[in-house]
Amino acid sequence: MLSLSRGRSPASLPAATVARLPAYVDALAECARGGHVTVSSVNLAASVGVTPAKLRKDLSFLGSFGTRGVGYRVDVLRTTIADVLGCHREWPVVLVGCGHLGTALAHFGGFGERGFRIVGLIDADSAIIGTTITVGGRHLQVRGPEHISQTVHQTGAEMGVIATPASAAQECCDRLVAAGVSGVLNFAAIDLQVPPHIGVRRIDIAAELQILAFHQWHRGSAPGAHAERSA
Amino acid sequence: MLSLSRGRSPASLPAATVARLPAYVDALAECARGGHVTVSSVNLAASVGVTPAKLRKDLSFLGSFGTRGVGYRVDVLRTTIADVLGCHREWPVVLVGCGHLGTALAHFGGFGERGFRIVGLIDADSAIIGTTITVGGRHLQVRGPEHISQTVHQTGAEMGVIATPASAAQECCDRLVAAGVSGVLNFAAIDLQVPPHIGVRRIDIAAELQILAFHQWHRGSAPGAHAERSA
DNA sequence: CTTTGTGAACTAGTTCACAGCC
DNA sequence: GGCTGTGAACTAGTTCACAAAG
Repeated sequence: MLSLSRGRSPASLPAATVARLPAYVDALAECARGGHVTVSSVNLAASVGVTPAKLRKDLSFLGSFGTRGVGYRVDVLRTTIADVLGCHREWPVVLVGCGHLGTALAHFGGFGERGFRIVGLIDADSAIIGTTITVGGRHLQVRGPEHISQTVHQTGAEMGVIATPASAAQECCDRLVAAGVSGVLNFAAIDLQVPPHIGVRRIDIAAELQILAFHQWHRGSAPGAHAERSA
Repeated sequence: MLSLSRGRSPASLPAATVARLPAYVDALAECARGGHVTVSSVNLAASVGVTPAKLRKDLSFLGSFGTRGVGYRVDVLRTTIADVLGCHREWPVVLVGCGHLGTALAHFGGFGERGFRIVGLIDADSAIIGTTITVGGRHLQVRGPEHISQTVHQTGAEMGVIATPASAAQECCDRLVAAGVSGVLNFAAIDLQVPPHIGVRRIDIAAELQILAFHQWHRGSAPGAHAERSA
């Protein structure tokens, strides 16, 4: 693979850097749409909301892709980062929990754009089981939690998204993991226990609002305690 | 306020600590539901997914609330942290974007439990404007973006949630800020530009999946590059 | 004994500032 | 001139380990 030949081992990237790579890919896609062939660290950083130095440091972990005095080639950089993130392959995903949030996620276009394909729908509510949701042009039928294992095996899914109530989340997670899933995105308000080598990330929507509320509540005396933003 | 009399100025809390406080409140609520009167840092930390030392350090920024040899009183600790976060008051919130995600957020119970009350619904789609969504027992009518200012003023909202497509997010954000909102939770895939002293937090759902995919993609050679989890 | 609270040591992340290259 | 790439300095965050308290 030519585009990676100059790159360093991607496994050794700092976690903070990895967390910013998706935003870089997005911004580069936007650049490409705007017809730009090259982009400087200052411009790219501005559209991501990050300092130029941080951006350059992040990219330096992947290798040397820029041209001094010019900037980065948009297409090269985008392909390189997308490669590192695994965007070139398809990621089948099982979605557990088809209430309001789960349904919203099923219809969410952002997954498909980045290689994630929802291939299975699970819910415990008998009123929902058996119904069909159209996701990305495919008609998927919602199945009960007892079919998690079967669904994972049939679809080859390696990742699961949990959008159930907190009370059901751990059990569903256990089933996903037992079936071989090794990455879980958790929207439930509970800390999931998983074996080592299983990746978990949690999105706690209400907590984010509370953090925002805290800063507002104490603003006036707060020094620099605001949310991260570019300098 | 007696419960804060022993506390340090909350404005000087480290950002990382603030980000964990909501999880502590949740875990303490769960403790209370379980009938526990006291809880040790080890137990509480385990249910949050954090190390005991980190938990104790976090709490030490708020003051001294534990009893050596015993632990923390669940009710005292919960009240104290909730106070610091501003949970004792109601936070009216305007929700901009009533597509799948916005609707899911409108129905999301987690907001109400923590003092956030959705008091206004905005969308640009003429097919949605005028329709009614029932949120927390109240019937709210969806209004067009040109009514953002009016809605904010009528409801006294200080916070906004943006769940629009990326293309509309900045404009809606500008309207919210112009109307006096000073905290924005952004689900759109774009970095919002705001004046200083306005708080913004972004939730990028697809990015979270990509981060998870990265670790999976490179697992085997990755050393300790997994998502944060307790020790 | 058990468990908190916290300085000190350590680790991760960010910013600076400039050499090197175009 | 402009811009990248990167060591060095700095800042924030975490963990350690133990004295103090019940």
